[in-house]
Amino acid sequence: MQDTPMPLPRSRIQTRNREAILEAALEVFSSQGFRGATLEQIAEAAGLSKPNLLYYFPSKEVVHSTLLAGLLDTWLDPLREMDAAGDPVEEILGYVRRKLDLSRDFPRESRLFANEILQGAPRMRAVIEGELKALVEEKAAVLRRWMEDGRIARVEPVHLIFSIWALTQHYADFDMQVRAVLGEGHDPFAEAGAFLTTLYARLLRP
Amino acid sequence: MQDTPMPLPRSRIQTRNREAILEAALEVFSSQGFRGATLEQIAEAAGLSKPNLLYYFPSKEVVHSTLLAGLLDTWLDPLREMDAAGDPVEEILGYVRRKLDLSRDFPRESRLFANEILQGAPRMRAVIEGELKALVEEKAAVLRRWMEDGRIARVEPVHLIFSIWALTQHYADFDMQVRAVLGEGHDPFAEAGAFLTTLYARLLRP
DNA sequence: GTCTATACTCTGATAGAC
DNA sequence: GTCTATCAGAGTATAGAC
Repeated sequence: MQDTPMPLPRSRIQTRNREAILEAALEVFSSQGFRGATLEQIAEAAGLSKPNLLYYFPSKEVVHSTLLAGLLDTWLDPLREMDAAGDPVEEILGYVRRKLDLSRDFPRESRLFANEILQGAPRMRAVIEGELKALVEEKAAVLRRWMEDGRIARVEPVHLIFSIWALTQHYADFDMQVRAVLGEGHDPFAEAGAFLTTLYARLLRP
Repeated sequence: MQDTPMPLPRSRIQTRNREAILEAALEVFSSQGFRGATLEQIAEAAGLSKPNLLYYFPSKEVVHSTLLAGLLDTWLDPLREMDAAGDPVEEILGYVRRKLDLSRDFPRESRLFANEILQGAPRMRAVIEGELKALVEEKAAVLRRWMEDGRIARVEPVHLIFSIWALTQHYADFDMQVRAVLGEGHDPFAEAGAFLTTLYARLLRP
């Protein structure tokens, strides 16, 4: 149960404009970073004037925080779904698949997150040391039990989770490089799906 | 053989100051991104005044380019060393090890590079589509031959290289997150070394 | 709710004394 | 070579008319 504050009642036009601003801000922040982005760019992309943008959000900082606030849950949900009662290899491969789908469908969110961590997570430190760490420890315990029961091969569980993050997010965050190296006529995410399935199947085979 | 231009003759003090500036700039650009960094911060960290910094470099842009220019070779050297005549698994594990050592010893360079790619590589597009792509294709051919000869397991060679980049650079670029999740009393790079050795040994076993 | 005009700050870069 | 002073432009944010 989250204790998010009750959203204030808003008119149709307010809802629409706030959403346009957040959509535009995601585009700009994820590709330019916080300081690289300007209110001008965001307002332009949202189809508003700069002062009008600031009518909906009190500051640039608040626009950015609003985006980040929604991010972590989306990012962790695929891991939450990994079920201790399921088949180990299937559960892990399912997690890899869901995480890769996130990279494919929400690359801007992935880059927004990457920008934040790269810079030392000035605005997310607390949630990373709290919520994220707690979830990883919970799921690492599940993985460890599967290993002790001989249902998957033994590897360091936390680094196994890191590896899934690294490999799936790479295809969103370094998309430009991936496409440049592959050249035309490739579907990076389809190929990544096949590669990662093979990789984790071989790694985890007891 | 590189055709780098002959460096201009410089006094001792010029050499020292230029190096101090580049060192300071690496620190600041890698943690704040290009637009996030200010000449003020860089000058301060280098122990110079802002105009004095601009006596050594004509602009912020040139300081940044100078850093990037030296980067790609360092980054690609470990892959260049992978020898078609060596033992396949040993060669690949050696590459993983060298790349992980780079992440450990030059995390700021890794983050500078990550910042650049994240933002669509506005200043490195050419070298990525040229030099980097060419080297990857050359080494992918080596990997493919090893697979055809049955000396390592069959996987998509380019994605195998991507996986090594993703997994090793993750420990530099997401260092903050890695340490936050692991908590005290861990040596992330030592643990990563063990994990990655296991991972690639199992993946590649014919 | 939205716009024009503008205040104010920060920052990259230059001028010119020493 | 280095410093103080300063400019010009960009960028965040506010005032106030409509």
